Amino acid sequence: MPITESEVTTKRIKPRLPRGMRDFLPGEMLKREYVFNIVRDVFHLYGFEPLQTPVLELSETLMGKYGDEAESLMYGAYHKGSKDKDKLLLRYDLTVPLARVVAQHYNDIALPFKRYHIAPVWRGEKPQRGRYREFYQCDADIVGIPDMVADAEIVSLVVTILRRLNFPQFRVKINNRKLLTAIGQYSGLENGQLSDLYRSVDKFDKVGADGVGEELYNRGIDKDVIGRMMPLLQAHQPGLENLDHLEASLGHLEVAQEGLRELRELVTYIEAAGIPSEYYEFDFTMVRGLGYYTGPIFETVIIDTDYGSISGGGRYDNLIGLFRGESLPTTGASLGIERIIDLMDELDLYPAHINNTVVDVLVTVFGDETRHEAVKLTAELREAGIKTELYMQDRNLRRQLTYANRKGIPFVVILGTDEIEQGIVTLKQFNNGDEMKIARDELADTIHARLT
RNA sequence: GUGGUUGUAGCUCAAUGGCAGAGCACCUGAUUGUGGUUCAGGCGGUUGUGGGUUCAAGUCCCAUCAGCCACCCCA
Repeated sequence: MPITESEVTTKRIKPRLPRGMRDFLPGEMLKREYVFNIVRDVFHLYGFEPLQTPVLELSETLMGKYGDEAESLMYGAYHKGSKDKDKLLLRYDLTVPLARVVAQHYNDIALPFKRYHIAPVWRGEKPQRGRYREFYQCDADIVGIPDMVADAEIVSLVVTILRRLNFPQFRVKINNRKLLTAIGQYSGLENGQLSDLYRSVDKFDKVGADGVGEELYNRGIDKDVIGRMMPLLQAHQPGLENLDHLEASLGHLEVAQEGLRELRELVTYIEAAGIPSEYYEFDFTMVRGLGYYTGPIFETVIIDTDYGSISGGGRYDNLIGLFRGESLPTTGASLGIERIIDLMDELDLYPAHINNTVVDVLVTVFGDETRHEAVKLTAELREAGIKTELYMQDRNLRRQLTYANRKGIPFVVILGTDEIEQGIVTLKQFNNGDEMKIARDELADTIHARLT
């Protein structure tokens, strides 16, 4: 059905977006892709391979994995003719789909299964700065390896990515759910209160020790219990000494032994991988909100900002079992890619060549006499691998230069009747105003040389 | 989800209940073969949306939508 002129003038639709969702215009996309490309390169460098799954999952796949609160934030989906409107959900993260995939395609994947996944997820939360209803997650996980060498790969991976993105000062905080369990046991915490412990301790950075103590008390935990665990949670000796400090109190507990052994082992591999010790530390107040972690957990913060964490992860040995009927050890990390992208701007970490444009050269056109030659020259430059835009209106040189300048295109090739007669072109470079007349067959090489 | 706050030109923001404005950006010209600087001129608005009060509403009231901040939670 064609759209009529009268509809255009009478039925104008106000262009709007759903709450918490965004368009990314080209200038912004180029920055996002810069980040995604570095992240992807490092994933490949570490031997992780891409996985893609549908944005929709069956409700049964997602329900019961995240808790009631999360489920109320999920977006449902159905097609207009459907009778069953509750069957499909937009994915809430990339981890549960991974678990589903591993269980479903178990015979088609080789263990260890190392996959990365960069894709949008949806959560119906109230939007705020750095927090959206549609946002990208960026996960890398290793399925099938119980050994700490896998966890060390994950930590090393995160550090390498952040270093390549030029983040100056960050630190991966490392803890172990087993140690938190042990601290709870040692202090006399009842079993059912462990999740209260996680939730309160997570706010250590924000409300401090007193605030956490108060909150634990409000959650119905005994003052004596709180008194016993606070000094252990706050242990802050350098490096491995921190573990010795915990062992003195918790050494008699089996779960503590295991947690300590894991972290000591983890550190030996991180060291062997050559990760400088300034990039990681033990922090027993870092717990992560998610319930499914079973072993070492990680979280990365930028030092001296209150920007929150920019990556998180850990070992979750039982999640895949929900789809498989048998546990499969898994560890991984998720990059807070939206926060990273925001921070890149704030800390001015984008290299200068991330411009508003991908175009290297604009080829000018002056009416019918030069157009065919310009099209031909454009094709030659593209053939030589130079990102070339052909000017497509008949406007004077001034306009064409203004256009190139505004878009940040670094070079303009001027091809007028004079140049065509002489078999040359005029190459103009914007950053220094250089202008030179050169032979056509030298143009591509000259541009290549000046681009680097 | 709870509480607070804001919404005026593309952007940043002015306007005691009384003519809707400025800077930047954009367009045109000075300059139809030379951008960025400069100068002159110009375009641009249902004041988020819908109701209400009033002689009169950008301004006051109600609702609604959206943004921001804090909490909850999280990336």
